Amino acid sequence: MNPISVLLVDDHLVVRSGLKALLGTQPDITVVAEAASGEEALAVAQQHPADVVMMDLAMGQGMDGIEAIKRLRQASKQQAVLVFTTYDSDADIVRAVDAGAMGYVLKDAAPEEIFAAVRGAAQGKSVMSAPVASKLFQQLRNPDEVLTPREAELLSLLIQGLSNRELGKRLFISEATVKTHLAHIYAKLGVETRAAAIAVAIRREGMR
Amino acid sequence: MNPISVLLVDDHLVVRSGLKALLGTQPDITVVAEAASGEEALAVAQQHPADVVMMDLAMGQGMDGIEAIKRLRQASKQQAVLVFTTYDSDADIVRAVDAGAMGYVLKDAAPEEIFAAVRGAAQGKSVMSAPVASKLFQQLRNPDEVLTPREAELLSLLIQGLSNRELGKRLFISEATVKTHLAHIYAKLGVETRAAAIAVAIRREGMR
DNA sequence: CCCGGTATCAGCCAAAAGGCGGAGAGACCG
DNA sequence: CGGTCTCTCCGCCTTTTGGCTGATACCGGG
Repeated sequence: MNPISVLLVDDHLVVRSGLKALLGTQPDITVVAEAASGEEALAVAQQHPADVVMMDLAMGQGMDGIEAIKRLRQASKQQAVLVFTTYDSDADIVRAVDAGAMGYVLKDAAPEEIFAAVRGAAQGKSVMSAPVASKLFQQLRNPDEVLTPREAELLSLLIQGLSNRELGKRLFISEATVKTHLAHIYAKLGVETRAAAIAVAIRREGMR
Repeated sequence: MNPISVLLVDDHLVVRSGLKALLGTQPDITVVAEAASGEEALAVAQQHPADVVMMDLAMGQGMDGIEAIKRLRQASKQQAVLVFTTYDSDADIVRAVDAGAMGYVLKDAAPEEIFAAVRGAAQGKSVMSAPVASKLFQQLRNPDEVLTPREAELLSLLIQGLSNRELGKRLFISEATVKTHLAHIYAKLGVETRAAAIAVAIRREGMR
């Protein structure tokens, strides 16, 4: 069988060369190309179609990882996209998965786990680091804690530091409605105050 | 002259091997040891004293980078500590510098910049990535916007989502005093509400 | 066709937060 | 020594937030 070809996408040169060195130790895996940004990834993917694209979600500037995944999937060379990132934020996981990612591996994973993920992705299997899987699982098990679209929208403004009045104006709803949504959000996040909600949201959703 | 010996401290294996590969291209630089945590770094530094310690600030669990720097400096084998991290958060820079770091380099820096930083640190020179230096510079220019130690302490609890009452209990001060500190913090951060303060603080200070 | 989920709004009341002005004690510095 | 900074605390008043209860309307599935 031909070795699995991999395209690395990460804005840090150190991470790319580290990953290349690591994957290089496996005879059945070959890094065929690299890209430092979402835009570059799309271009490079044209020239060097790979079996697996390993992508960091947090790219310094320009297109973010999620957007890049969507575009890659649209261009659909049926290559599998494997998210390789530092954080296991709830929101990122969900967004990545529904952007079409085949797997989600954290940067602090053991080498064997990384290899397994690449091989799995190449075979069309879905692979997740344990902490990632458990987060996803928890969301499925506990739909009561999943925000509705409207609530999520409000939350994303809330964590900018807006007041109830400002939130109302932005969303074209009354302050009363804002309060209702907030009460629901607090309940779902397990907090009592907006301050705590912001703290939790930013940390847990990676909303920055 | 003997090559410069380097000790790498980072909880991500990928980053360590990438950095090792990168530094390996320079004849005058040799990586002599690695560590995956602050605790390990201290132990390893005993066995393999290096000229320069390259340290990530954000270590998964256990001792954080700042703490590790302090301890290393106390043990003082006069080795230079170079911070090598992803974020250029205001607070981290200040804390690292006064914990005794010789330099501060961002992970997305160009290879030449990284090499220069290592060489500079080995010679006892202070080295900073441009964005880092400019942040520090701005703080010196604008002392009105720098939080006092007490304010910073309060802020670090604030962004956990605590109420004024809770803040008071934690810091053994009255609620009145808490409000006074908060008012000063708001002024310095340029916000009017605690929600906005939390939002700004978490984003700008990287306080997570 | 009724029910559950979502989104919208209201009013009332208590608690929390914020603005304002003032003030004393200790530390540090020129 | 005098000025500045920092940390501490008070009271008073206004605004904001949060808790509670209840209500209307739309939509989609069983």
